[in-house]
Amino acid sequence: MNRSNILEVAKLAGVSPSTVSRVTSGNAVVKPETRQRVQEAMNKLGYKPNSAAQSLSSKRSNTIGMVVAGLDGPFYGPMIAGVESALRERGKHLLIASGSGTTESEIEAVEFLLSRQVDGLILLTEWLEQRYVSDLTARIPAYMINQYYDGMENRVMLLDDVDGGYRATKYLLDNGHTEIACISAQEFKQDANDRVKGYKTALREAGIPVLDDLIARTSFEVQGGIEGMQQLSERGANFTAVVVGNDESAIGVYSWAKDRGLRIPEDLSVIGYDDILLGRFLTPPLTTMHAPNFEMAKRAADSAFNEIYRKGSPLGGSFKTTLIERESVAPLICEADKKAASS
Amino acid sequence: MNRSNILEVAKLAGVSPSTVSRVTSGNAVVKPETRQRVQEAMNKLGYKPNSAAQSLSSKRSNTIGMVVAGLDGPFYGPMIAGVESALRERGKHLLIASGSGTTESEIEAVEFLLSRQVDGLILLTEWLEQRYVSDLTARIPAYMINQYYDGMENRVMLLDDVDGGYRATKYLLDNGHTEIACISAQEFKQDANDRVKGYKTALREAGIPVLDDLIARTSFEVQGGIEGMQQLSERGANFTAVVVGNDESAIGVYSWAKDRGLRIPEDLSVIGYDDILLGRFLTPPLTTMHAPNFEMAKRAADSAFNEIYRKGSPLGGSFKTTLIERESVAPLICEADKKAASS
DNA sequence: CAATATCATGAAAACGATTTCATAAAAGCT
DNA sequence: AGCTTTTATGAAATCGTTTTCATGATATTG
Repeated sequence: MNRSNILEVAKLAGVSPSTVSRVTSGNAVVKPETRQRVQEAMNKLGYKPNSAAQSLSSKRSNTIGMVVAGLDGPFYGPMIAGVESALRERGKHLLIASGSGTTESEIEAVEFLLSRQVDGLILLTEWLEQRYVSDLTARIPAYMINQYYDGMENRVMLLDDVDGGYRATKYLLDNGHTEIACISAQEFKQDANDRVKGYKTALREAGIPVLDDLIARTSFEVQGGIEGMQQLSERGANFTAVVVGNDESAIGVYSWAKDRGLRIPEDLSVIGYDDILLGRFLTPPLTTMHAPNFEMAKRAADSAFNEIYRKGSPLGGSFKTTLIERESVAPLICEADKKAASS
Repeated sequence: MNRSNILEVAKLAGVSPSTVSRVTSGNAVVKPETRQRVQEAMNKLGYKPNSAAQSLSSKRSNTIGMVVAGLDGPFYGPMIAGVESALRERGKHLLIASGSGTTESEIEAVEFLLSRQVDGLILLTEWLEQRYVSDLTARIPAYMINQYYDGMENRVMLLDDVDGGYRATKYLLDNGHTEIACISAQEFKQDANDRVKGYKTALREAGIPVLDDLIARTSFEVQGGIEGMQQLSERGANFTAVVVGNDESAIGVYSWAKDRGLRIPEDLSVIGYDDILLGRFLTPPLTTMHAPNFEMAKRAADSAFNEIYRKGSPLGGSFKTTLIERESVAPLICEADKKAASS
C-alpha cells in the first residue's frame, strides 16, 4: 500500500532524509531546485508521509478533536461539516466523539480524544462545567462554539443570543403584537438566558411590562415546546405571539397548537430560532432567526488551526442571527398599521 | 500531559517494557500477578499508551475511517452515532470525511482517509462507482451501508428495499387504494430501483397492472418529490395514493399538494420511507417505513471490528423496514371495508 | 580581502511503542 | 528422574519521521 518511505525518496532525489522532511513539512528553507527534485521523486514513488511516524516524532498528531453533545440533533451535521471542511483544506484531521446528554459522557468523550493526543479541541458540548473546562484549557487549546466560559473569551465562537432574542421579539412587536410569551430552555443554559434577556429588553424598550407569567423555561427539545405551552396555558396567560427558544421546541408549539385547534399564525404567531432544515417544511413554514452554524464551526476550526499550527493568537468570534421571514407570524392589526410599524 | 511512558511503567512494576506492552494490548499471556503489578503501576502513573507510537510500531492505526456522502442529510447523524459508539466501546477511533455530492469529492475523501492509514473503511457513499470500490477493497477492508457492490456481499449492510417497497405498497392496497403512483430516485440508484421493484411486485400480486405513467424517477431530495408530482400531473395520471422513495421527497409531495390545495390524506394518501425525525411533525404526520439506520451503522462497525481486529470473518447483514403508521394514509373506502382488509 | 553572518544540507539521535527471538522456569509425560 | 513441551519474560531490533547540531558553501560587510 503505502510502500515507499522517506529514505527511498531521499535516495531517488539524491538528498538526505532530513531534506525530504523539510520539503514535506514546509517549515524550513530548501533551495528551490532541491525542492523541485524532491517533489519529483515523491510523485514518482507516490510517496505519502506516514502520519503515525510524523506524530511520534513531532509530538503532534495533526488532528483536532471535536466533542459534540449528541449526534441526532439537526444542527450537528452542518457544524461537523464546517469543521471538517476547514480542517481538510489544511491537511489536518478531525476526530469526533459524542456525548449523550450527561456531564459524564461528555467528559468521557473529551478524555477519549485526549488519549489520542489531539492537538486541540473543539467543544460543542452542553453539559461540561466551568471548572472542568478551565482545567482542560490549561492542558490543551480548546475552542468553544456557542458556549461561554469565564476567562476564555478569545477561544469562543459566540452567537449573539441577546441580540437574537431581541430582534425576534422586535419583529413580533413590529407586527403589532403586544402580548408576547416566551418559551426557552433551563436557567442554567447560557444561550437560553441570553435569548430571554433579549426578549425582555425588546419588551421594555417598547414600554411593555415584562410579566413572569408569560415566560416558560422548559427545554430545547420538541417536548420542551409542548410543555412550555402547557405551562403558559395552565397559568391562564393571554398572548397572541410567542418567541420560542429554538426551532425544535417551536415544533412542539406547533404540535400543541394543532391538538388544541389553534391556528398558526391566525390565532398565534410563532417565531423560532436556529433555522433548521425542516422549519421550511412545517405548516405553516416557520419564521425564525437563522444561526450561522456552519460559519461558526468553520471559524472555530480556522481559529484552532491558526493558533495551534501557525502560532497565531487565539481568535474568538461574535456572530449575529438573521431574520428569516416565513409564514408563522401574522400582523396583529391591519395592513396599514403593519406598514407603518415596519418602516 | 501524557508524561509517563512504557519504560517508567516497566521500571515501577519491575518488569520489562515488553511485558507492559503485552498487558496493554491484551493479546499475549501474562502471569496474573505480573499483570496485576503492571496494572497498578499504570494506574499510579496515569499511564496512557501513546497511540502514534503504537500505530507506527504495530502498523495499525486503531482507527476506522468513515466516508459519508454529505453531512446535512437527516440520517447521517444517527448513522455516525451508531458507528462512533460501537467503535468507542472497543477503544477504536473514528475518522470522518465527507463528500459533497460528486464522485470526485467522495474519492478524495477516501484517499484522505487512506493517507491517514486507517485500518478499515465504512462507506456511506452515494456516488462511488463499482470499479473504484472493487479496487479499493483489494487494498483495505471496506464495509458498505445500504449500497450494494458485486462481489462483496459479506461486507454489506443491506436494507431490504424490495421488501420495504413491497410492504409500503401493500399497506396502501390494504387500505383500499388501487390507483397507486410511485416516486423514486434515479435509475442508477440501487436502493431506488429496489423500492420500485417492491412496489411493482405488490401491485402485480394484487392483480393490478403496473403502469409506467404512474412511476416518476426524480431524486431523493425535497425537490425530487415536487418534480415527481409535477411529472405525474403533467402526464394526467390518476391516483389516490403515492409511494414515495424517501421521507425527504415526501416532504416535497406535501409541499406540492399544499400549493395545489390537495389535502393529505383525504385527497391523496402518502407513504414515505426512512422515518426521519421530522416526519412525525409534518401536517399530517407522515406514515412511513422505518429504516433501522442506527442499527445498520452499528452492525457495520461491529463487523469491521470483528474482521479487522479480531480476525473474524466478514459479516454482512440484512435489515428490514418497519411500518410506522401515522396519519398520511387514509382508507379509500368505508371503515367496514378497511377492517376487513387489515384483518 | 579577510572576517563574519547567513544558507542549505547531512548525520545521527530521539520519539514510544510492538514484536521476534532467545531463554529460563514450570509443567507434563513415560 | 530424565526428557520434552509449554509458559512467562527479557533483550534488542524496528517502525518512519522530525529535529538538533555541526559543517561547508555563499553572501555580506567594512
